[in-house]
Amino acid sequence: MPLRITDEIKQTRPFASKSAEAAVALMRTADLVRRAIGGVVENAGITLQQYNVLRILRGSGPKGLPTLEIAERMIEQAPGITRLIDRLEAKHLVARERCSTDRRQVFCCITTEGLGLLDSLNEPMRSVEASALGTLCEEHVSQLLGILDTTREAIHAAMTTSPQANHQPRSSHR
Amino acid sequence: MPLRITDEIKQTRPFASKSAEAAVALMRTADLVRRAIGGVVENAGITLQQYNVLRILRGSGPKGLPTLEIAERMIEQAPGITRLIDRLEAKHLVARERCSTDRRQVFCCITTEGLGLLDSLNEPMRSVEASALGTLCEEHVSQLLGILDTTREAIHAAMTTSPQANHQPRSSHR
DNA sequence: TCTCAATGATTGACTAATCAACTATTGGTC
DNA sequence: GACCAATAGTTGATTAGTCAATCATTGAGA
Repeated sequence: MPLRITDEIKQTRPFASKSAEAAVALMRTADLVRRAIGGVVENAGITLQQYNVLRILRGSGPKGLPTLEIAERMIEQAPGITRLIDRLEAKHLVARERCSTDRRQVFCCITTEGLGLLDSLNEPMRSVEASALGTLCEEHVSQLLGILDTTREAIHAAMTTSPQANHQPRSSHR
Repeated sequence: MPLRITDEIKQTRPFASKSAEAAVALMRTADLVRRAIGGVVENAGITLQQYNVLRILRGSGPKGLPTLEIAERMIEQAPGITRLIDRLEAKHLVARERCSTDRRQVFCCITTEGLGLLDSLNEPMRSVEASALGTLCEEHVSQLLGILDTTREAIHAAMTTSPQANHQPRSSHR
């Protein structure tokens, strides 16, 4: 018997709207998935974001990708991409090289050591993903993917029409 | 035409499994929702987590709640609950009082100022939630909630059976 | 060719998250 | 009543996230 989100966070008053309830459920579920997966990769001494970078670089050619191109492909926005990659470089999991044709760009690529680390995580990752989302039937997974696609679409649309609510003048609180 | 997650992160190889794809889509979508909502509350000078605490305290009685009870109800796990509430107290949005019957506990409750701040956020929150998730039809929202419930259930189950993969001895990398 | 805005990336300063270690208090149990 | 594990919360040390400011390089125009 699945717990509804209202019970789970012991909420006393009902949600103002279904949208609000969905937003909360979405963030709470994602946090759980994030932590489950994060627990796996941290056993290898890297964070989830670092793992994400390594995966991106494995999927790109041997030349690698320029720094900001990696940032764009991240699952979670990462303004601190430079230092994130600094840490990966310090662990010898990625290598950086300034591009010769456009010296502004820095190409990053995954090292053999980095590829080995990813390999060692293949099986535990498969396992945790299966236990978290593998219980859903094929049809539910498809529904979920479709709904999430639509949601991201809506957010993108909202962000481009109203030039985002972020970064307005701060109130007195800080 | 909604973008599939594979296109969005410009992934070159297909996902290993539907579960993996769903996990990525879930985290990416949640990050977007999180940032959209976060942008709204930050205009009031508080973070999303701080907003969450205020909402929890508004929903509890005038006596408030003990510190760790708040932590349990958070949407996202928050080990730094003490300092999170420190900041809210510094802004005079919550008040703390040590419990007289069990002096280990510290009850936190929202101040009038805190309630006022929440009120001022009601309308912008409603608006951002509506633009992000309000485009989904009633039926899709119900499906989403159901699927997310099942997913959280599965993660809880997995965490209690295998005593979580977290906190194992670190590898050589750091 | 000289300027100058645009692009790509990095750094600084600050804030927040994380985990382990610690203190204070309580409720048993001998 | 003394001991002792369990509970509630805090603190220290470290790491990571955030935003603005900065630097180097490029490409387009005057």
